[in-house]
Amino acid sequence: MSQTPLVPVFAALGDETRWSILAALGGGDASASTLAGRLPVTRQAIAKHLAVLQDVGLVEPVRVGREVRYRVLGARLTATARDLDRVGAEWEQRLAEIKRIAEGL
Amino acid sequence: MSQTPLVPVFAALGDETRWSILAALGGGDASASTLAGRLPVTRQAIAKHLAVLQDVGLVEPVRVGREVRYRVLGARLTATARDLDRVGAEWEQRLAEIKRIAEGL
DNA sequence: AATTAATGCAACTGTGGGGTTGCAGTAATC
DNA sequence: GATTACTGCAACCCCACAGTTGCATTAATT
Repeated sequence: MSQTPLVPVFAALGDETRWSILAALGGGDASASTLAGRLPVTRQAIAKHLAVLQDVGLVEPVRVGREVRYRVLGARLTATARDLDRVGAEWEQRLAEIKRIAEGL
Repeated sequence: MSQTPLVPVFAALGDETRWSILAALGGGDASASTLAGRLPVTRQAIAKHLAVLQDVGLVEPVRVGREVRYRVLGARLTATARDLDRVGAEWEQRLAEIKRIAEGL
């Protein structure tokens, strides 16, 4: 599942401002304008970041009246974590085998 | 352990070329020059990528004769996966509580 | 309908980073 | 010691992207 390639997800998570946005969304859903009041960046900059986060499925827009609030999708984070763990486990196993061979077992 | 902040790790993992380097290292440790023979990029470009990967602890240099081979550290991958999973779990829990409250339970 | 307050779009700037070429340094091999 | 083959460093190009300002749009509120 999650046919979305993970490299873009990592790219999205590789920016401090984006994390501060995610952190700010931790206190409940919020709009770009609201977030602009809490962070030291422009509303438009935040809007761009939210677009990036939405593109990789880390965040979801919710229309409330005339504003668009965003909600963090923890599921994508845990899913990405699972994928990453799989990759890491493969390499650890591979290294273990190499070590075994090197020790002549 | 591993007090290394994870944002730079994600930034490092947010590049396709870097993943292809990691993939190429899957067949055993290799030097920048060797990798340059397998990938469509210059040796110097690969060297920079390896520096980035090394800075965040995803890769480790090993001197062999006159060359410097690199080895993937799967441990850092799994560690990062664990951190990411923790964050994701927090958000999922928070969302669950909000949903409960919204449903008036 | 007029006002108010939100979003959306566009153009522009600046910097960081991926990529290159070229050459100097350094360590094995003969 | 000369040669060979690898690494290291520096300068440079180019583009994507974070960030800005400014204005048009759209949707509630009164």
